Formats: sequence, structure tokens, C-alpha cells
Amino acid sequence: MSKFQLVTPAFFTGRPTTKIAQDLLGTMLLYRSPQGIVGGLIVETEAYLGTNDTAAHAYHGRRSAFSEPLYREPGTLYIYRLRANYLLDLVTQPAETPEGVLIRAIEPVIDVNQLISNCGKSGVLVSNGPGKLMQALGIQDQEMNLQLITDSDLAIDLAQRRTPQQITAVPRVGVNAEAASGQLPLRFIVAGNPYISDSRKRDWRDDHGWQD
DNA sequence: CAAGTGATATCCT
DNA sequence: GGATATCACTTGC
Repeated sequence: MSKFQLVTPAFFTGRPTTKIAQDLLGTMLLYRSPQGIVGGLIVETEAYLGTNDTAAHAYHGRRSAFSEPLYREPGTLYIYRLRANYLLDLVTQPAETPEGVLIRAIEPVIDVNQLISNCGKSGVLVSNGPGKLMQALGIQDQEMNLQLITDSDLAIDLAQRRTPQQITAVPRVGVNAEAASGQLPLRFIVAGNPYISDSRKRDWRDDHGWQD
């Protein structure tokens, strides 16, 4: 059994959210599921920058029961439903600063068979999207919403971290290009990884974009 | 109460 | 690989 080095709330503050989003790439997302621990490497994230970000739930200071988690302490889980899907956000920055990072894709690593059977798919379809990765992990409710990651069944392990050869910043998905924040490159990907959502086969690398 | 919204499954070619 | 139908919830009016 390998040693863990789990991130604490301090990981989610002390530097810009854009930096935190990039730091999360290559870290190991773990979930203690009823069937045992499952997990994978984070390969795609998006930064959401609070009240000035037209794409953010907290744009213009909007605050409601729905967006409340964004205003809590760093390391708070923000799990919300978008139509038929559950999405996972990690809250960054101190309380009352409503910023966060959306986890958009992971590369399956721990108990891959369990991840596959949870979603009934194989290959990149297991986790190459924000809703799909939650299905693969087996999270299909909002029980952990508002929990601190350190108090939850989710964790991020730095001991099993891998280093991307190259991080590429591209515009976010589904953000109005006309809006002020539309073209900002706030989506970060591990270049060459097959599990990036909507990635092209020709962009994939044999080593999945990891060093070593 | 109506409008607006992103992700995915499934169909097709 | 591309097009399209289907899904549930939040917010502004």
C-alpha cells in the first residue's frame, strides 16, 4: 500500500485560481466508494473567477442556496447538477471570494474495472467529460456538496502525482464567446492526453502527455 | 412562469 | 465522426 499525501485546504489558496487549476493537473483524485477506493489522474480543469466572470455562478455577486458553496472556505466541494449530470468543483480562495475550479476529466488509474463497470463504457468514454467522470466514480448525488474535501470521501493525493510534459490553456467549454470573459484561456489540459473532453485522436500521445 | 442552459446517449453516415 | 434528441434545474421577469 502506497503512502498518501493528501491535499489540505491550504492547497486551494495563497495563489491565483488559474495557478491552482494548473497545479491540479496530474494529481490523483481519489474517492472512497462503497466498493472500495477508485480514482484517476486529473487531466482537464477550468478556472472560474468569481464576480467578474460572466460564466461563473457567482457572476455579479449572485448568491443563492445553489451557489453558496463558492463563498465558503477553500477546499469546499461544490457538487451541482447540470441537467442530467453531476459536476464537481473545488472551491478556491478564502471564504467570501467565490472562485473555483471545475474538474472536467480524469485518466482512470485506481480500480479501473470498477470505474468501467460503474458507467458501462470503456476506453476514453469512461471519464472524458465532467458528467462522465462522476458516473465512473459512482457519485450520483449531491451528498458531499458543501463538505470540506478533507472531511469527505473524496481526496486528492500528491504522492501519486504525475507531471504533465506540457499544460495547454484554451477557452472554456460552453462559454459565450461574445461575453467579456468568453475567450479567456481558463481551461487547462494535459497536452496529448486521450481523456481530454472532445480531444482529437491525432492529438493523442503514446505517453498520454506525462513526463517519464 | 417562461427562458435559458451544457453534457451525453443514440442515432446515423 | 457528426448531427440531433433528451435530460433537470436556476434565474429573471
